[in-house]
Amino acid sequence: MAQGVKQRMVEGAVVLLAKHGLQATSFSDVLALTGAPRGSVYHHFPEGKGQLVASAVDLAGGRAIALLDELEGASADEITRRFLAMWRSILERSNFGAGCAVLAVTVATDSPALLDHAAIVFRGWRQRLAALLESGRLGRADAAGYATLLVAASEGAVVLARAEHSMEPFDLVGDQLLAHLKTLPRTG
Amino acid sequence: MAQGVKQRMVEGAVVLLAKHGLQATSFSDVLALTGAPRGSVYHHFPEGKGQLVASAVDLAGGRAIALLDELEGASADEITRRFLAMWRSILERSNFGAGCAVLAVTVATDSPALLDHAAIVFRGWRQRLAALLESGRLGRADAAGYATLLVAASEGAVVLARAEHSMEPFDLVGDQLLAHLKTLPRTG
DNA sequence: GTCTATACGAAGATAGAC
DNA sequence: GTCTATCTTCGTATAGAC
Repeated sequence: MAQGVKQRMVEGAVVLLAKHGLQATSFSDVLALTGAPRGSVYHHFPEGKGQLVASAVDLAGGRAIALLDELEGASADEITRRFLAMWRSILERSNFGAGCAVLAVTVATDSPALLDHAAIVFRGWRQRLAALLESGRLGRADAAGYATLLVAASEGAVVLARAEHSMEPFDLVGDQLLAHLKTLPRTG
Repeated sequence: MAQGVKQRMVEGAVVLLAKHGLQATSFSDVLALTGAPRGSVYHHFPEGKGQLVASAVDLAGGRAIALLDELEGASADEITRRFLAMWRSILERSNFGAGCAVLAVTVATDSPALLDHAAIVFRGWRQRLAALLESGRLGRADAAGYATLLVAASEGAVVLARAEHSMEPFDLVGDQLLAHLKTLPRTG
């Protein structure tokens, strides 16, 4: 199945980007991980590595959005907990070896095209979270601000946890976010 | 001056790591930036690139600590603003082209030794900030939690700003941090 | 669609002259 | 301490057979 090979390669790229970063994710690594045939590389990605990475960024972004789509109607507290749980799961399953593929690309690329894909993903997360939080009875400005804090703090907390090989900084950040959220006024 | 060349190379490595990431920072780049002689590389860094990068991480960590040392006796609000201003300055002076060298290394290395240097830096920032915040009349637990949130949210905000080529996410995060800080009880 | 073989460049690292 | 030259490895990318 042609589509299957391409899809598996993009999924593998997400994993490797999250673990090892942009430059350390080579075609050879992706092929070794996915078992895809070497001949498929420039068949499926004629524009080369940039195209593969762009697809991986988009996929990683879409997966988080899919998770958020399940949170329609949830409370702001529940939304925060579920978003944090997503990152926690990545840290735990990889024993602190993996983080956010989109962040890894952002800090290691000079390509405006790739930066653009990353920007669209981050803005998408912030906007989707803000919309959910508004439904969760936060005011519009608070929802936008807190959504951005949630994304930024989560990303940073994942990095701290990876460096320190410990959940401690991540948990401290989660506690602070939930405490802050409690102080924001509710609408309705 | 022998010490001068080595120092310049480490300083150059900090800049390049913050801009382009770990793998995209080569000896050639460092030499081109600093004008250091090629023959100095393995004279000053006999263990190779890992040693240069470790020194750069340590230097970047120490610089932030030096900045924090100037904040003895400041209010928690002032400490927050100054820490944020440090990151803002990096974003502005580089036109969103640079971020945190320590973060860049953390998400792109597999070396336990380098991860260790990064962990020591992050823990140092968190602890120094927590101590300052305690002097700034936050309770011990709040100081530790808020210090970690400040580091994590700043790091994440810098990444979002770089991706989106905009200060908007960074400023939203800063506003939320200051708003949260206002709600934390004061001691004394 | 998939394969092998290979061109091409860049990077880290070493050797040995000065 | 610094230099040039070179070795080796590995990455992206291409060419052309099957």
